[in-house]
Order: sequence, then C-alpha cells, then structure tokens
Amino acid sequence: MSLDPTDIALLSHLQKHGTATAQDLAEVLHLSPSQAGRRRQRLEESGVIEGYRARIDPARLGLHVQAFVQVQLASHGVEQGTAFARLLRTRPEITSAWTMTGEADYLLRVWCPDLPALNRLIHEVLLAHPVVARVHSQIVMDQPKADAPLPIG
Amino acid sequence: MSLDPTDIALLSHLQKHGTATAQDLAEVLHLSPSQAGRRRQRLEESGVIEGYRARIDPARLGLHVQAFVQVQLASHGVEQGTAFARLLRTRPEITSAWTMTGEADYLLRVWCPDLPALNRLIHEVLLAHPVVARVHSQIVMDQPKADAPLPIG
DNA sequence: CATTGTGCGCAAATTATGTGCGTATTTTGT
DNA sequence: ACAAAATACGCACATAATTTGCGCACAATG
Repeated sequence: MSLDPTDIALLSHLQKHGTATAQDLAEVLHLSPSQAGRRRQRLEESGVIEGYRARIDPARLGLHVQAFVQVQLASHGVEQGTAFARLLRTRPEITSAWTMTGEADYLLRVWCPDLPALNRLIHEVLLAHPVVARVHSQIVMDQPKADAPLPIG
Repeated sequence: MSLDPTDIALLSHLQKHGTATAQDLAEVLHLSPSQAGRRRQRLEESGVIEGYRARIDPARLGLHVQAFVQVQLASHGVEQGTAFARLLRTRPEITSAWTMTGEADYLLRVWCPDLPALNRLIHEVLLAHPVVARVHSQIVMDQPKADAPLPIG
C-alpha cells in the first residue's frame, strides 16, 4: 500500500491527536467526514496505524525514576538471547529494549517508583539472571524532549 | 487528585487501547458508560492523561534507521544548555532527549530514513553546532521490546 | 477512446457522548 | 456513634459522531 500526501497529513495529525474525530480530520484534510473516516480505517486495517495509546503522566502514577540500563550477556548464543528476551517480556518496568551496534548487548529503558526499586530491579532481577554478566545503569535527570511523534513529511 | 483502583484500571486500559469508547471502559470497569466517561474526563482535565497518540509503523513511513546518539557539550554553562535545547526542539528526527547521570551530557533517540541521513544529522546538524564537542552514535539493530505501556498496578 | 478502478460527497441508519437529575454510598466532623 | 456533607453512581434523553450504501467524477489502463 502506498501513502499519498493526504495519508501523510492524516497520520501526522493522528500521531499528535489520537482522538481526532473523522470530522476533525475532514477539516484538516479538506475532505468530507466519511472519506476521512474511510482513509483512517484503511490505514488501520493495513497496519500503518498500529494502534492508539493514551499518554499518562508517569509522576502521577508514582513512577519517579526513569533510567537506562546497559546489559552485557555472559555469552552470545541464541539460547541466551531468547532467555533474556523472555525476561524482558515479563518485566513491565522495562518499557523498551534495544540491541545496538557497539559494546553493550542490550539497552533497556526502565521506570521505577524510586531508587530502591531500581536497585532491586538491577540486583534481584537482572544480575540474578544467569545469562546476565554485567549491567551499567544511568538515571535520567531530565528529559528535554519527551517521546515526540515520528518525523513525517 | 488521588487515583482509586478503578482509575488505575481505566488508565491501564486506555494506555493500551486509546480509542476505547466510554462503553468499552464501562464493560471493563463494571460501570455505566456515563460514569466511565466522567472518570475519563476527570483524568484528562486533571492532566493525568496527557493526551492520545496514534502509533505508526516507522518502516511504512520510510524510517528505516533508529539510533541513539550520545552528545558531549563543549562547556557546561546554562547558555550552552539552552542553545542545545533549542536545537533539539527544532529537529523532528530527534524524537527524545535525556540528560543523565554519568559521562555524556545528552542521550538522543533519532529516526532517519537511511544511514546517509543519519550521517548528515550527525555531521551537518550536531557536530556543526558550536556547543557540541563530541558525539557517539549507536545504531539500533533490533528492538525486542517496543515502547510498552508504563507499569501500572 | 472506451473501460475499469479509485476516490469522492451526500444522506440516513446506527452508535457513542455527555449532561441533568435523583438515589446510594462514603467521608468528615462532632 | 451518628448526622451532615460530599462524592460516586445509574438512568434517560438530547446532541454529536460513525459508518454504510449509493451515484458521480476523474484518472489510469489497455
């Protein structure tokens, strides 16, 4: 499926205003509400739009500590990888995980209520896991740009 | 404002299903649609819910390269900080930026169409800026866990 | 140059939202 | 412990949004 400029504008708007009605979109796109709705539906069904999320203030949930944890595994077999991937999936405080070029095997983004909780995560969950060799954690002090929409157009 | 268990359940659901109707929420929470809607409204107005976003498949937008860039500034005055913060705001391909404990001053998460574009970002935007002293970039190879909801409950 | 396909707006049926209102439940203060 | 106040609740109904069918216009295709 290919995206025309109207699709791009629609995605760009929905990325910022996820609850925009078909009528709102119609105004932005200079289209009728029915047609705007049909385009959205098409983008949802084709998977370009993966879903919708409410954004919640972490502090209001008591999540006061955001940190990045770099993890090195003991060895680099397929088995170790899947075992660690399983761990990632089961821990909700790990909200994102990446593998990257460079020295560390994994970069984790984690949210915890406080420093003791982060400490427990590191020592009782990550380091306690047999495939984990080393971790290095950095605590977020400030987030001058917070999860902005993807660059479109 | 304090959050009771019903609020938590509501937030948890909206965080995954941002377009849930008041009726959907009513079912999940064992509440009437009107009351579910009122709770949602209250959480929006009080700022607990910061907004709603559509999640878009980056690859479908042609964004094939995700990377993290660590940046060290030339000096650490307030002026350098605000100058760099201004740069962050104007560049859409930088979707997040953090300051953290440890050696590097900033960690940036960036999305680019391809490696040449990332290279241009680094050399023509970041390193070209007078306050930037050093950058170190790591390209994401895989993301085993992708922007999961915040841990609630 | 005809045919096919795609995108469009309109209209109407269906579905969802949101507010007034009266009742129930919980909290607060004495 | 108990009365008063505050908060949360469901129902009903008015308003708003969605989502189809349908016919028309325009562009691509052969």
